[in-house]
Amino acid sequence: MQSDVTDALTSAFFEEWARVGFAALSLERVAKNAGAGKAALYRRWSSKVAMASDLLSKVGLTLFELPDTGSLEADLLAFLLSLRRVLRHRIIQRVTLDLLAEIAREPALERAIRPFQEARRKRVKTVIDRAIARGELPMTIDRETAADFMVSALYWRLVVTGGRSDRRHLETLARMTAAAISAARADDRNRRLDETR
Amino acid sequence: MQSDVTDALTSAFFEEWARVGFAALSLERVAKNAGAGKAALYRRWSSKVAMASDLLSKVGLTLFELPDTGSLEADLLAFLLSLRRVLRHRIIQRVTLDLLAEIAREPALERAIRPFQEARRKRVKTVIDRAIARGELPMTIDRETAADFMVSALYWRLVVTGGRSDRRHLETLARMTAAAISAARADDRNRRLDETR
DNA sequence: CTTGGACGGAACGCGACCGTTCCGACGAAC
DNA sequence: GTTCGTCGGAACGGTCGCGTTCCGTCCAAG
Repeated sequence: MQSDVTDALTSAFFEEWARVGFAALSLERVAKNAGAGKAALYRRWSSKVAMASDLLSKVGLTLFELPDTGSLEADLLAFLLSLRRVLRHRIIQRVTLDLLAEIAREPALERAIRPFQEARRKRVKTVIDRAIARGELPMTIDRETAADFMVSALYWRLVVTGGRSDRRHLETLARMTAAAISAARADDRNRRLDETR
Repeated sequence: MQSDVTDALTSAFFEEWARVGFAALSLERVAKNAGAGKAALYRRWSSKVAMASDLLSKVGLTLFELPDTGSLEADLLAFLLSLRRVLRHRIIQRVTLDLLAEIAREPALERAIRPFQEARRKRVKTVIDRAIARGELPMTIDRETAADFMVSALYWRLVVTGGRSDRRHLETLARMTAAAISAARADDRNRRLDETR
């Protein structure tokens, strides 16, 4: 099968996805916009979900390794720069929003993006573990919630509110996130039994 | 027109929305599930977007006023408790995710939820302004980014990752958020000209 | 030069919703 | 007791995408 046809179908798929959303995405239009026939598409993928799963798991979102900069705040800034590079792309923003909504209804999609989630989580934990090793953070830290803070503010700004993020904003974010994480001690003394839901 | 029919249509609409998503939402099914005829629905609303806009702007999401507790961290905890009450509901979670994705394509929906956004923003700023008045925070603070921190971590945990949040988590969040906001000084000294996009 | 496979394109029958229209039933107002 | 508006339900023609099939073309391998 011709790889240029596959490529055309692939990019047409994501364009359509960003434009009309996953539910309204028509494979007929994808083929048309790719300048291909429906037969060429169905020869490669059996359905919309199958196509999405396959393509998502192949998008090699090349994650750069984050070098150890020597301090938590500088590590955070490097991470945020890397995250911003991804979250700024228009198509990624839209597909991400759509994907989050669709995952609740289509478990296959969740399986497809699990590798990314794990890769991201690993990078995040690396930054935290380094800071612990340096002695910047106590070992008793709530790593899960600290990890939330590393991603959530920038995600909120760029994807949810559609706002912007310049260099100065990222520096502020890094400073604030470092302060937050430093306060993330898992406070065993005050632990209580309380409603979990 | 009979208000019980309107009510049945309303709740059927949100049930369907949460179940299949906005794009795949069929008014025919909504009427059927409400035990009503299509005519009864179209007598009230002219289209799916019109119905969604009208219903969204009527959902009175009664926001409680947040009493001044005397400290930033305690104010934050009260706010987070209030936010959690909303973000925990299954239907609200799904509709929110769907809505965010759909807003990019349907400006009418954004108009419908603007009142909520403004109400939330106002409550958020109130907490920050109180802390400034108390002298807990400097006036030069980056209020916009501080506001992001007040919402984003809990939103990320509950809605994006589908995780949980017990009392202890909220207390940790309040402590971390207070620390982050305290570090949100708008750092004029180091201001630079840099790429904004 | 022949063969075989993938190609773009057109058409198929099918089912889902659209928005509208008509119907007979019901119930409250007068 | 009659009138009038809304009710649930059924049907309408129209559009769209589905997944499949068949066509004639093109090109590379043998």
